[in-house]
Amino acid sequence: MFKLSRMTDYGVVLLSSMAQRPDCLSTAPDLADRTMLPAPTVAKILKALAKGQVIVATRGAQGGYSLARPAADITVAEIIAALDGPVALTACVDGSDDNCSVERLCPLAGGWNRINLAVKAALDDVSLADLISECGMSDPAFGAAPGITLQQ
Amino acid sequence: MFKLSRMTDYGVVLLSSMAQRPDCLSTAPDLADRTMLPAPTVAKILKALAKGQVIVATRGAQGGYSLARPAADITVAEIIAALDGPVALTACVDGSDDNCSVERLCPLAGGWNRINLAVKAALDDVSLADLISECGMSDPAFGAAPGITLQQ
DNA sequence: CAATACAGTACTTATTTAGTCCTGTTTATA
DNA sequence: TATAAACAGGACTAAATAAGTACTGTATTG
Ligand code: SF4
Ligand code: SF4
Repeated sequence: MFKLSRMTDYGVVLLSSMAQRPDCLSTAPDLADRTMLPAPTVAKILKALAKGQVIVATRGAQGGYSLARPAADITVAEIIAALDGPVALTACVDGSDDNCSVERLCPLAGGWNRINLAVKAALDDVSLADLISECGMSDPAFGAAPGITLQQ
Repeated sequence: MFKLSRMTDYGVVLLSSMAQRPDCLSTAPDLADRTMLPAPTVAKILKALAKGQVIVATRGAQGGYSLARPAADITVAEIIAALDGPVALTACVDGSDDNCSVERLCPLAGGWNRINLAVKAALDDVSLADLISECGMSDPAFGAAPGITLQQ
């Protein structure tokens, strides 16, 4: 159905929550509480985001995660790449991990490149900050206290 | 991994094959032969494309399918919509079939709309004819005889 | 009326994704 | 320096989705 994986969706929710506290670290259990998402899943997503250098981790007691850059410099394409792998609509476009088994025979091989690039460009054009500002989340009411995000 | 479903990919391959014979009908078994794809799957895809009005069916003996419009007037977005449902990156964008369970609580609800529209626009901008011409398939060597498409 | 070909739907299997768990490493602080 | 907090990494299980198959029904040609 051509949709984002739930991981990516959750990832953005988590990042948005982190963006509300730009100056302090957020721990995985903390974020799970704030967003009402299951803790193990949150931990998994954060690890992937850290690996993709979207966020940076501070280890040890009093550690946690923080955004690697200001929200305006984090693109949606990066987030998707960190959580879902590279954008590759078909197996035969440049940058895809896997190979289509009939690529050598298929007359269309390579034809998807242009579309893939267009989609990637669209995703590259939107930052985390854009996403947040477009839905009223930058409203000062949000983020005032832990738990306000996804709870009522 | 943010990719097209195999159905959609196959669908485009089938449509390309049909586009090579604009003036005659192609039957499902015939297309299966030409593309080397499994016959039942081909039949399923063609039914979906017909339902989505990308191709038109002629029933009865000597029947078959043909493109509903010239290849230049069929967009990739239409093909995806016919085979995979509407483009809806998340459950909360306009036009999505399903509803996110936390939509009423999620601060990001609706924030994806802009991205979704951008992706849709990118897909709307490319026609079947573009796709074909970009990979050398319009080369007269292709389509000369049945079976040349995906066979060697 | 017999053969061909699409329409629709239900079902099974395969693949992918999501979710869980466990073990190891790093670091602040008492 | 011992302890607890917190991340890293990977293995495993369960759930959801997609793919593939099969069958019954309807329309059309000759
Ligand atoms: S080579 Fe052909 S069948 Fe394979 S992914 Fe590309 S377009 Fe699809
Ligand atoms: S409402 Fe929030 S969690 Fe649900 S699909 Fe939209 S962005 Fe994702």
